Amino acid sequence: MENTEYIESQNAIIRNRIDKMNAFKDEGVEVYATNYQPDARAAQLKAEYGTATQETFDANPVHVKVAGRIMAIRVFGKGSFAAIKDATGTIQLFVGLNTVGEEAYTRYKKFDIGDIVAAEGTLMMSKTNELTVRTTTIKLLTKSLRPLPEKFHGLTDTEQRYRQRYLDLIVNDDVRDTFYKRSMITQKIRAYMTNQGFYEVETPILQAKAGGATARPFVTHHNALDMDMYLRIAPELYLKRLIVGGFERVFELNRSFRNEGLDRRHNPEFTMMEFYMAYGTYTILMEYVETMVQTIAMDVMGTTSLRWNGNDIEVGGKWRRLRVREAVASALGVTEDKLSDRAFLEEIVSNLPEPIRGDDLAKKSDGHLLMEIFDQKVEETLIQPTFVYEYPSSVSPLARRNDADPNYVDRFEVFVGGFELGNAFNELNDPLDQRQRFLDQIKKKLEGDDEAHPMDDDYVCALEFGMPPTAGCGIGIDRLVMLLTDSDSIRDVILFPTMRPE
RNA sequence: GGGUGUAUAGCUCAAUUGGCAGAGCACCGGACUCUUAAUCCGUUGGUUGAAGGUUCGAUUCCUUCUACACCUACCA
Repeated sequence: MENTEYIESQNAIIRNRIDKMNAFKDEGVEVYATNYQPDARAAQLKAEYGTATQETFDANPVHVKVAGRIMAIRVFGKGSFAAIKDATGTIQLFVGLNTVGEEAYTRYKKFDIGDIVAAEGTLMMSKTNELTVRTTTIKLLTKSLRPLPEKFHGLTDTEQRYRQRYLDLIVNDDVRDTFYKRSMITQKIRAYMTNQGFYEVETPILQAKAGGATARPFVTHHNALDMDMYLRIAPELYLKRLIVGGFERVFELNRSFRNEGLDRRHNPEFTMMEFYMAYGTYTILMEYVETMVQTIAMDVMGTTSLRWNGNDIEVGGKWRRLRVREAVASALGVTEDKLSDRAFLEEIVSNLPEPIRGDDLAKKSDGHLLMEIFDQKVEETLIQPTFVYEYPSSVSPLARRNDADPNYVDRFEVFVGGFELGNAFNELNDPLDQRQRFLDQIKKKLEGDDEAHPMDDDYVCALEFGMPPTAGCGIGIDRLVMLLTDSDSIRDVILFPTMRPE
């Protein structure tokens, strides 16, 4: 569609703004200006002068240059107030016929809400005691052609907020705040990890085999090589290759992709932080995770006492440690030795809200049944941060068995707010054991399990050279941000969540 | 995948039993130099998500489709 046709297809408000813009152009007014540097920001001015008095400004005039988007205009004939918003917040302008002159004032009255302007002037206190820039020059920097959402109700349509996130960010301060916090959180994670001697690395997203987790991958195609490739489902196997290579401590703040359903807790692409520590153990990693979350909470929120989804959550202090069997026995109100009774487990599982019955039930291992009860009875009750440990080995194929009791693995998962935040274990570094587990997966694949892990000969080869005893951990960054920003949907902490095209 | 709900002006929402599609804000014009959802006066703005059906007549009832939200399932 040609531009003229496009413009005609727009509604009256937009056409009117385009007409205004063209009139400005005809007068020689720049509508997309460049090279303007403000010397002040709204929040900084309010922090510094918010409680000053007019007398101090009279005695010592403060000249400022500000820039931002016009969010409101209130005209009183020959004088006018406008609110402009920059990255830090909102500051009020007073634009008067007497302060900017007749020509500029006439032009200013044609500015629209949404336009980006530069204003210079001196600070003053309004009669209602609001810090205000008494504007002496005001200049259009960028013309806005589309009206912003209505000022009182704002933009509430969830779909439009996600699709047009820029609009969401313009009008919803709390959304902007959430993503500022997300940025701080990832920054603090980097700082924390590098301070602990971890190297930040980047491993392939395009992989010939998608390994390191059990999930369906996205498939894509490389033209020159004429081969299908996968988007990674986890960086795990590459990070452990680096441990073999001698890195000893590595982490990757990684985007991973899983070709699965979308819901409040799952987006097809999501951010994890995986880290691996040679000579570490899962108990050492508990301390790391605990301290890291506490440090970030203090740095970003200024407190370890959080409010999330209607719950008060205290992430300070030493987190609760809970064995799986202990948690399940307590939830069922029985002693732990009952959990070794297969018939008892089957009875409980077949009466769960989402029961397993018949052949499926018979096929599951004791460990699977135990975890099924845990998932349905315990997980959502773990509101305060809790390390759950002593997992059955049958549900943990990548974890190293416990030396004292090979039925269990040296693994923990950490829960907060009723959802899983992270998963960690001592890594399996026995190459032949690993190879056998891959072989078992291939059998599952042949039986139709499209999530079964593929054989990775090169990874086995790496382990054959010898991987030092290592513990590894994955933290769900999106979920951590949800926790710290009191968001109950993953889409509220991902700037551009996956959407079907319009 | 299953269930429930929603879709009307730029935005937020109404519309009685099926009977002329409306309000507030925004926009446009006018008044106003201390407002902050400014106020006051006057206008403008619609393919009612798409297609089909019933009917003299459909925003309303029926069918199909599309998108989104919530719940649920799958899935770490």
